[in-house]
Amino acid sequence: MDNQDIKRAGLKVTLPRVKILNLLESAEQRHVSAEDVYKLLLEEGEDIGLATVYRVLTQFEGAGLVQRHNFEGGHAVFELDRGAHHDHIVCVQCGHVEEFFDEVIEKRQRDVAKKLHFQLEEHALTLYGRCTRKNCPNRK
Amino acid sequence: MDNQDIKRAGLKVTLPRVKILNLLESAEQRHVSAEDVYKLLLEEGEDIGLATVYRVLTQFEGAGLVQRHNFEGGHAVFELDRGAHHDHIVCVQCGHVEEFFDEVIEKRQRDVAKKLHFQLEEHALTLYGRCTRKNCPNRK
DNA sequence: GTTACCTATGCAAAAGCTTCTCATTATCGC
DNA sequence: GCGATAATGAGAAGCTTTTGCATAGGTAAC
Repeated sequence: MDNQDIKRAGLKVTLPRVKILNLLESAEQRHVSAEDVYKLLLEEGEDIGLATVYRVLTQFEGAGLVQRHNFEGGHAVFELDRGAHHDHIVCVQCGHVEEFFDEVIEKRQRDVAKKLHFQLEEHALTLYGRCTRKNCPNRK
Repeated sequence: MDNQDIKRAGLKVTLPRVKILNLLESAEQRHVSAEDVYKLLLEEGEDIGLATVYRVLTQFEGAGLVQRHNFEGGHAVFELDRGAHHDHIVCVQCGHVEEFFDEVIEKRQRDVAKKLHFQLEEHALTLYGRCTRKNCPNRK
């Protein structure tokens, strides 16, 4: 995923867009909010406005470069679209996100849509629970 | 579902709460936003503030009387909790919502959570597609 | 039925996230 | 390089939702 992808999307290859794309590729957390992106850029010394971050992320979404997810909590998170569809499980304590893919669930979803006479376009499946990672605040 | 449910939740039986509960029981659409509730109350001649609607819906949610869903579109919708768990499929054209339940999907979700070492608490599954109802704007 | 207490309400203001406006700046084909 | 056009940054504005506070209302005990 590089500058050619930006160009292919019909967008000019500008510094903000390159920086944001790089950041999404190398970020420690694959799922970041617009605010996260903005702050990370600031830490790198890049002076990119929050409005631009939102604009670019939305454009990237339209171009299929990133995906937007509306987890609980009022703000959207973005992740690079690496081509492999997956759903999410989020820890309600520490916010940690894991990805998963289950073909059985996928198939049943298609069946349900068919039975109810809907042309399925997309779906949002997010599980919420408590993770057992060492650094989860829930851990005893 | 009646005033006793309000009392059982530790809430006083006030006119706004009774009206809102009644409205949720009899509303044509089972899935309504806070704004919807507010407007419907206005149509009935009830002068109940929007802030109260939000407060009451949040309290009802806490009491297990209603469920809140964050569909795409930036605002939450509420529905009376009738006890039977289900997920949703939403028409991206007309906003029509259908409910469904699939035990296979439910089970696979539990399996996924287990495999990833999460204690599953809840899940949000929403399918988006185009419905084929007579009055859907998509219909030719 | 009154009284007294404490909660609930309404309004307006504020908050949080996201989008828009517009003057300025940067990109890219020629 | 130049010029046309698109992109940016800063702040204002928009939306949904929450909060603060004075007033009104429900409840439980007389």
